[in-house]
Formats: sequence, C-alpha cells, structure tokens
Amino acid sequence: MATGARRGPYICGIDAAMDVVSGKWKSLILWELANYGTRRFGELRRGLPGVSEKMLIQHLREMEEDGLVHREVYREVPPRVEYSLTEHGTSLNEALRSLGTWGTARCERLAAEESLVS
Amino acid sequence: MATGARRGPYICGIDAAMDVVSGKWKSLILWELANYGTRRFGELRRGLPGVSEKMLIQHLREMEEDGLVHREVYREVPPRVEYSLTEHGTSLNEALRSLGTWGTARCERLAAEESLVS
DNA sequence: TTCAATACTCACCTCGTGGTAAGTATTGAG
DNA sequence: CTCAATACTTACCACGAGGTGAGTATTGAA
Repeated sequence: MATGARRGPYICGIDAAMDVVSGKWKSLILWELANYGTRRFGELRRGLPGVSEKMLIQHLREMEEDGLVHREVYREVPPRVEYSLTEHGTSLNEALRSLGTWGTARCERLAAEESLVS
Repeated sequence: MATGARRGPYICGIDAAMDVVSGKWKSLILWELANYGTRRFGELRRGLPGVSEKMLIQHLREMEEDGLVHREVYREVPPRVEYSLTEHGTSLNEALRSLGTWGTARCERLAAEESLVS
C-alpha cells in the first residue's frame, strides 16, 4: 500500500490516515521524532531496534512525501542528515494518542489474563 | 501479522492497537458495526464494496478472537449470523475518531492541492 | 595507503496478505 | 428433483512489504 496506488479514493478519514501510518515502523518513527524533536538517521536506527536500513529510509522517504517529516541535509563529511516532524506529523502523532491509550489498556488486559492462566 | 505471531511483545500502545486494526477492512468493519449496531454477514458484505467473502470472514474471526466483535448464530434455515461490537470494539472505534478527523483534514488538504494543479 | 564513519543504494529473496473461484450444508419453494 | 438463499470453507495464486547483505561516495585520521 505504501508504494502502490496510494492517495486512492478514500472511503473515510480513517482510510486516509491509515494509509499514511501503515508500515511496520512508521508509528514508532513518529513517536521517536515527537519525543526527541530532531534525530539523525543513525540515531533513529539505533532507537528502533530491529529496523533495517532499507525500511527505515523507505519509510522516512514516504513520510517526507506525505508531508509528515522534514529532512535536513548538512553537507559535511561524514554526512549528517536530521529528521524532524512537520506540523502535520505532529498533529498526526497527537491524533494517535487516544489509540495509544486504548492499546496500552489492551496490553494491561492481556497481561492480566496471562497472569490468570499461568 | 494477522495470523502469525500476534500478541507479541509490543513496544508501545500504538503497536498493540495497530496490531488489532491492521487489515484491509477492519477499520471499515468497525465503522459499519458502530453505525448499524448489528449487521448480518451478507449486510456487511454488501456494505463494504469490494471485500471478498474470505477476507470478511477472516477479519471478523480475528476481531472476534481479539474481543472486538460479538458473533451471534441463529440456528435457522437459511442460516442467520449477526455481528455486533463488544465494549472493547466500541471503545476502539471511539479511540479511532481523532485519527479519522485527522484523515478527513488530510483528504481536504489533498483535494485543495489537486484543484490547484488542475 | 588503508580504514573508519555516515547515509544511503541496490539486487535478491521470503513470506504473509489478500483476491478468485469453486465447493459445502441445510431446507423450503416450485 | 432442482434450485435458491445463506454463511461459510477450501485450494490456489499473485503481489508487495519487508529482510539480508553487499556496494557507494567522501574525507580525515593513523
């Protein structure tokens, strides 16, 4: 969905938002950038354990194209690139907060059930 | 992610919520059930243009297992099955509202840019 | 002269998601 | 005896998301 026919006709707002957030690491990138304000590529990679360089770049590029992320290149050697959230990225992260709260509650529910079983 | 190693260790609440919502039609099923309260299988199928029976059932089963959807079977001929949201499904749908608002705003933004181009 | 550091870029492969189409069980209507 | 209606179930297939590992460019340090 990320590289294919995006920006297709959306059925509702959820569709349009999910299209932009769907991607294994996107919500985490959003969270990381919202927390630190500005992060270099390597910092993001180390901050998201398990992410591959390919996917990190691919997601960052898509989020830049979607107007969520700002990419600032400093022409130095070794190169330095800093990523930060745009206004839309910040508002998206805020819009995700209630979903995060729900997910946290779900985690606690699962943990409670787990402790009953064991 | 849907049938594989779900319920894995989540990094944050967003993760846990996205795991449950990810699936091409799940957010739409949620929306449909929230709007109508109770829907039969065939009604859902007709209400989600383009969905295949296989995916609709698969999603409904997963959402039932995740505690979002209640499935009520009436032993009649021809068979009748009614789906509705559980308490958790309803709260998830509410948690998605701010995301939907953001997505709607994004749609309007895209439409505005589109009209500038053409 | 070689190596380290950084931010990529590329080729290749696996596997899961989702689509298609046909089949199943049940019973009443014609 | 056949067919319609409903809610699945199953087998098969295509495609794209995402992982792996190697390669690239640049320049200062050893």
